[in-house]
Amino acid sequence: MSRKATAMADQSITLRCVAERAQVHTSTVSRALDPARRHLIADAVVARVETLARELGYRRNPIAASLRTRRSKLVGVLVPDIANPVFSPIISGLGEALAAGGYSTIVADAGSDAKRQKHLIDELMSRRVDGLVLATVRRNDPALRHCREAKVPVVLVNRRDESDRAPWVVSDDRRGIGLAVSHLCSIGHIRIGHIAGPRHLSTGAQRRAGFIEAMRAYGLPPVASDITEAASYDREAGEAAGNALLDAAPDLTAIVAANDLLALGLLRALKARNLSCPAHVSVTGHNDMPLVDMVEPPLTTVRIGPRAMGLEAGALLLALLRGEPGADERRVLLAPDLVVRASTAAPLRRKS
Amino acid sequence: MSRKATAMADQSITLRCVAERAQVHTSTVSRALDPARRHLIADAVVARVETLARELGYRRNPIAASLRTRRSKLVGVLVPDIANPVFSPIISGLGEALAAGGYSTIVADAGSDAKRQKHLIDELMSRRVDGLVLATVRRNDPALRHCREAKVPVVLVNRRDESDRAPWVVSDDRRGIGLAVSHLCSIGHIRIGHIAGPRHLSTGAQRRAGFIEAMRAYGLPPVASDITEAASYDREAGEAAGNALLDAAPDLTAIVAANDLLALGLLRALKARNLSCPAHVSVTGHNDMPLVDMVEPPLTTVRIGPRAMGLEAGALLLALLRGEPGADERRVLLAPDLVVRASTAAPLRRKS
DNA sequence: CTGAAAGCGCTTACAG
DNA sequence: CTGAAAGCGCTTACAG
Repeated sequence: MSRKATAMADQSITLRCVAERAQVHTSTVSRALDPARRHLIADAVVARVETLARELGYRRNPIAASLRTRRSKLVGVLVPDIANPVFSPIISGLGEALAAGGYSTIVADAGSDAKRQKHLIDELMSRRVDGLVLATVRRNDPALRHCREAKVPVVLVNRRDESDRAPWVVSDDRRGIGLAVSHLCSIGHIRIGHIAGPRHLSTGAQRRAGFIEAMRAYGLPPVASDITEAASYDREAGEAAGNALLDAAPDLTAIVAANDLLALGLLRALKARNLSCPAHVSVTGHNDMPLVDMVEPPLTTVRIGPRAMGLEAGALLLALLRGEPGADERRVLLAPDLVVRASTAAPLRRKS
Repeated sequence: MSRKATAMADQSITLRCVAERAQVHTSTVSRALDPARRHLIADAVVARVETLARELGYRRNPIAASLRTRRSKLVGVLVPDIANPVFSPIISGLGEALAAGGYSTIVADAGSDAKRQKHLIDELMSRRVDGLVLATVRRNDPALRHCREAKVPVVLVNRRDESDRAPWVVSDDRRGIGLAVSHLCSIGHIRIGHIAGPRHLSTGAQRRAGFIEAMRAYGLPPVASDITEAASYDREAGEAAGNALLDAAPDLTAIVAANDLLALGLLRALKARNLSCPAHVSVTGHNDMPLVDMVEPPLTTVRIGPRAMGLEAGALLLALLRGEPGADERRVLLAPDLVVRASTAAPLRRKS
């Protein structure tokens, strides 16, 4: 009998069914089944209710609970491009961390259009998400004000905004680029350029700043023509920016790209000019995305921990949702590593 | 006044607020705001209600609606590995198609452990998802029976199960591998091997069958030692299987891998043996995942349309959810393309 | 320690 | 064409 009931795991078993069988009031069942309120109920009753609930295959209906408690146990996640391999491990880490707190995540692929982003945030809000994780923010993003006004807890991941209105978890972008510059200097480069990411994104701005900072520290302050900004983080933009940079500063022996896709585009630009990497120009990327160890030449790059970033951001949002004091002031900077591969080498000796 | 209200877009505006302002009953507002039931209401009333709703920034509470209608407008998606770039565009397509029907998706990263998969399916069911998309199924998967018993509409994507218990959308795996074999034969190969995917997955089994079928059609029936099965779809397994295959059949001039990651592992095995690709051994992959055009040598591979696959699967689930007749019998086979790059070339002339 | 009651915000037969 | 009422399945003050 009870076997059969268990096997069915019927969705239509309600609290009331359990209460009737247990000969107690539904409110008692509700308490007995809630770890946080279980202590209010006599042990014997808790035991009886639990057994019965298991036998009947009871599963509480989170929708009904949500309506009553006004909490959905749902978190919305906005990413600029779900197909970009950098975001998958972030999403995965986020999901894992939040699941530990009983939250499910709804991921929305937002693209880079501000209107669409706002629309999706509104959608998620009307779904009554309890919190939001944004991997989409620009340095000055109105969406953030929108969230704050609606009093929805938000954490930013990978990118942060300038006004620092919300907690974030990002990789230390300045330091990452600093590692690349140090490496290049240490093997003898003194003419190093930079393909910057879009300046409206914190990653673009921070990495550019990190580049300038590190170069200065080595006594090699870059001039304007040593830096070209890519229009977006993709190979095509990297190729275009690479061409522009190679034209503007033909004597560079090394180029630090703001991310791997830009570096890959640059590699293509070099090939088209019959310049070899690393013999003529050393190249570094950022992110260590999948497969950049197998391109030709294998890419020297800054490794970030996107999964750890997601886990950390999820934990931070959990703290925020629990109302932990100070959570709203937390800012997490993750330390990146440099992975040296074959796209960097000592510069060729000058002929003169 | 109304400006201000609009700007606030307050979450706590309920149907009742609108009804009171409009001087009608809540049920009337409910009808007026539902496109499907709007025709029951006088045009003037509809107009008044709509205006008021907009002014007040009313957004219906889907949780309350769900409780009443017993439909959550949520779809669960199970993928084996969210970080695998093949699945991102599938997820993206799925999300887009389902959003068009008013559904949000909850994506769960399930791994390949059957217990965890069942657990996650139960989780999603207790969230009362209206339907499920599985990208995880093995050829004989008990999870599927579980879903059917619970009467949750399911569609399979990318992989299908053997018993054909649920609608699916997959790439034509046999045909895809057939394209690779044809290409290799057309450029002169007659000793072709296969690194198969795991046989408990339809992709592994179908591609293997496609390989055997195509080889037979060319009068080159493979022997057992021409095929090695990889333990899983990753580079390490590809390298191991590649080594085994090269040992077992050293005279192969071309190898068809069941997916790109396996092909990449094989490339590594070749390099370790100082065999060059394509000079000594031509290699083909499957999926055309991002960046395989930039590895060395750029990979000839079978291109599938993972985004289209997701869109199609989403549309199919929508049809199922709408109860469209015949939807449950639909099976969609998408035609793949071959992308020829530099990892395949005519075989070297035999010395003898 | 337990119960009775109210109510979260909708939708939908049922009347009229 | 519109209203009044019931109810989806929970949780939580309020009593006792």
